[in-house]
Amino acid sequence: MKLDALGDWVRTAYSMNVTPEMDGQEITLMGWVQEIRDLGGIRFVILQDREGTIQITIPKKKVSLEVLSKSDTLQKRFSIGVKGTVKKTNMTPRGIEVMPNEIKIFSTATEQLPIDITGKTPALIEARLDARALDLCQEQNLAVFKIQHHALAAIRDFLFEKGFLEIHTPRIIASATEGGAALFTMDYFGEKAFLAQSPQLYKEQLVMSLEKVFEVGPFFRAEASHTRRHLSEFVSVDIEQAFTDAKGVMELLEHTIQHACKVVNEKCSNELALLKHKVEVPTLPFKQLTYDEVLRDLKKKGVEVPWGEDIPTEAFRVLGKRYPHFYFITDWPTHSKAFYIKPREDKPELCEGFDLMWRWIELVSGGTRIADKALLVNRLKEQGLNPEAFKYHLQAFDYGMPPHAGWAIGLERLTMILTGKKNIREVTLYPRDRSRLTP
RNA sequence: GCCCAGGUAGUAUAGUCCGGUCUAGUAUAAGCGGCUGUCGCCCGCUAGACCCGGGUUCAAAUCCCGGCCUGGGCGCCA
Repeated sequence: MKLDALGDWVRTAYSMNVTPEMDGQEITLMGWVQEIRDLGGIRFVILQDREGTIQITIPKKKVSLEVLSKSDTLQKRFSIGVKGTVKKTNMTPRGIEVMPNEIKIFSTATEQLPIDITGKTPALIEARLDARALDLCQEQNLAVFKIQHHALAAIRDFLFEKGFLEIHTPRIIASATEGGAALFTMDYFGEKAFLAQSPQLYKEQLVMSLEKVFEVGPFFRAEASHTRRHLSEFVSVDIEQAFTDAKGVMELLEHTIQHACKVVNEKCSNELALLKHKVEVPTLPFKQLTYDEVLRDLKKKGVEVPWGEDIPTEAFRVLGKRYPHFYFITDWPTHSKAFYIKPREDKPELCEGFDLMWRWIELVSGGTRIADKALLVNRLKEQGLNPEAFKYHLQAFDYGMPPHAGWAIGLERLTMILTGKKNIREVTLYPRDRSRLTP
């Protein structure tokens, strides 16, 4: 098929911008054929663009031969441009249709698409991810990523407003940062290197100079997790702040989350309606439970967790039913948290680390960090880590490390909460997990 | 890494327990034809599938074994 060049055509409106008041105006639309309904003497082509859909109406005896023959060849997913006249009508749900004067076909598509994009026979997640570029054209998916965009924009705006500077730390690192999680290894000009699991150590070092920093970026965990809430590559929204403690950054966090919910509610009402999901703007302050209180709560529900143990998922599910919104868990046993989390001065077996939960899902973790070098070295040893491997990080503590604290939000998990999606892969453009490296 | 479930047209499913009119059903998508107000359009026709390998049996989509792949759960965590 001979394709048309874009030429001097410029889009004058997105589908959603067209209103009945524009009756009689000529507009230029760009997009894709979503659906064709041919009734014989009249043909309806649904044009889709990023913002929505609009009906192109083709009464076969009234349009030019050129428009008719172009529209004869159209198929689903063809990329097209339409110059046409807006017509006010009571025969479409939106009260408008477009009578085409000229149609350009920019590109074609295969006859049989790998997934159903009309939603009549929804494909399973595997087939959808295999054809992700096409899958993302579906309105539901557009809605998910618009919500993610607005949530992240709201968080950025909020942090800028609070005086945070946006930073970029290395993804390629020389040694394991936190011990715990497995890292991906890579070859770095013949040396062994790792993909960063978090910006933790770098953002801590930066509070010595930039004081209040945040970073949004991908991090990597080589854990062979196989759940609906884990990825090998995920986006973390990290902050670190000098001259404050857990209490300070918890307050910042709850305001950040509240702001994001509020903005999403305001800006994404159409998207939320499409997803049949409601976002409640949470009231402040968030509920705070100590680790000990959580254990007591669980015991009442018949779930025994020995003191000092991590809380298993099953127990979190029980807890999530009792607290079906956002809540903090504080005062964790020191040994259960990373080496850089500060132990409480009055009770060193507990620490100033916290998690922010949404129902049963861990959304954020954070805490007061250790600013004292000797204590940090001790904690490294207690966790079975070699201080020598951290010498470049530890040297920062010789030059005036201020008291500081921070947290990290899992952006995909936040998006799950804001969209009601139950699988983290749905809210990730191109998810990476134990068994998926493509597309 | 461990545990469970499952692989049937492009997609989603029925059939599998209890082997045999299964020549594998349905929906949707696709192709062709018809229809001037559809909006999950409608109607007719056409084409399209039992994950791979081995075994049991007169006979395997169905039972057994191995493999591969997928989904879910646990652990780990954002």
